[in-house]
Amino acid sequence: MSNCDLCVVRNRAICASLDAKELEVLNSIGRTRKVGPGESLIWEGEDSVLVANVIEGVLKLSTNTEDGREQIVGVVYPSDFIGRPFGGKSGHGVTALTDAKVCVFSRRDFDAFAREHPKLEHKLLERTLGELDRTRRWMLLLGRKSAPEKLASFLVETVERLGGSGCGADGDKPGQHQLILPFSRQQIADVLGLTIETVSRQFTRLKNEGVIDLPSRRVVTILDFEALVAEAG
Amino acid sequence: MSNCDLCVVRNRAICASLDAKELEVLNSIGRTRKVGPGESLIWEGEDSVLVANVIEGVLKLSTNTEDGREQIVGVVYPSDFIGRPFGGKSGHGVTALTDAKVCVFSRRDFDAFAREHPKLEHKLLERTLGELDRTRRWMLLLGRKSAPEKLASFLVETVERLGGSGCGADGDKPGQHQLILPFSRQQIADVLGLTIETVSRQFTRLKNEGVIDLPSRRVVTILDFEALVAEAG
DNA sequence: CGGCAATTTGACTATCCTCAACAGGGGTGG
DNA sequence: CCACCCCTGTTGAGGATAGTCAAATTGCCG
Repeated sequence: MSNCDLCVVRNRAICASLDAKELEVLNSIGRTRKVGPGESLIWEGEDSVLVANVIEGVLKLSTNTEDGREQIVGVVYPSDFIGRPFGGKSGHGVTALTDAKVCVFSRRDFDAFAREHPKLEHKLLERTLGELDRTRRWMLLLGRKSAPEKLASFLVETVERLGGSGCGADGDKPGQHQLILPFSRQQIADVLGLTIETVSRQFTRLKNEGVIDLPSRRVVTILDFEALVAEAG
Repeated sequence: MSNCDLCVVRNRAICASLDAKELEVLNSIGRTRKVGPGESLIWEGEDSVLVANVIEGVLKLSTNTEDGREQIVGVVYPSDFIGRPFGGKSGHGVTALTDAKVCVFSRRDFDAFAREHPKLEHKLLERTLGELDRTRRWMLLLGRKSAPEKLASFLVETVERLGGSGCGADGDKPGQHQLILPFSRQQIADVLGLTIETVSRQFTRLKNEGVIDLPSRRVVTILDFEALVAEAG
């Protein structure tokens, strides 16, 4: 009966803390939902009404200034958790970058369930602590790194996060990776706190230096991973 | 017997989730410790060996690039929690900005205690979620705001965080606040991702515009809070 | 009152942004 | 199937913001 048995993130998401019986209850209050690129699940400033687990795809978390500048403050991949449990407004929007499948819960229901299942809350705590670590590392990039360092860091991190999750990583030669970016140039700029032009120029520079190749818009072949790591600062 | 009864943050820190008996156990595995300005409690990259509650004072969380650039990734105030429970290395150093008093625990002991006390873990989860929200808001500042917006935002947030906690807030006239900054100019620069010179120039500009006054190095009198909010973007 | 560190100020520079034009490529409709 | 078009990305020129380096000043502490 439970879809969860077939769920590909069953053992990596916070659900991994639950036994079969508990999982059935959780399953009964959630439902899966598909979202297409550009479609939002949660809007910035809205009351937090739903939370979710990512099953497939990549989504961005983003905030905007009043005059429309955007900053992407997080990127979530399969098995990641999204939303703001336990009250409050969501400080950022959540929007799909690719076709995505998520397992959504009403925040109210999820909160109640979580409070009765300490193991679930524990998993969520570990995940949140990890996300906070990652976010703080990102602050160093935003505040202190140059444009070349920013793009190099971005590519290194994207290889690491996409690498294990089957979104298009493959190494025939050591230090070589094929990346299919779930980001447009504008979105990369919004992650790095740069403009689209600066991102583009850094891409072509890396290509001219033989560090990467750009077979098409969304594809990056990394020819010299070590050089990227070195340049990431 | 328990020091906790006298603790000024007893009802605001994560300890608020515990009853008298539980608190006594927690108290038995922790001890208070004083740290002076510039003194570190935790170093970046180190294995996480201790966690703590802040009782008094202000501390910074900071990361550095290999070549010595620094970014402050968090500032903690009384009742805040510091350290990285549940394994891992601490991704940032923790250093006192003022004289501070903290209630420290060995991470190992704390982890074990927390796992047995879901209400404590719940409080910690809420606190961590809040900190993540705050951190993400800070990313918008680092990635997308100009120097004038950055300093204005910094002053607004510092008023709000110091305001309630008795560290030197007072309003005789509406919109007027007296701030005693726990930061040097360099530290403000490290929070905002700017240089010390730029921070200084923005301070004098605000002073010349009559938005603030600078009676001495560490003191800022805010004359027109609304103007700051408007400039914060 | 003197010494020292923190901060401010000034002059100059570099990086990144802005604005504008151009190119490429993927999809659609003829 | 091909031509066209539109969107995304690239390239270029010029400018603004913030950084760098250096010197002057201010407080602060003994």
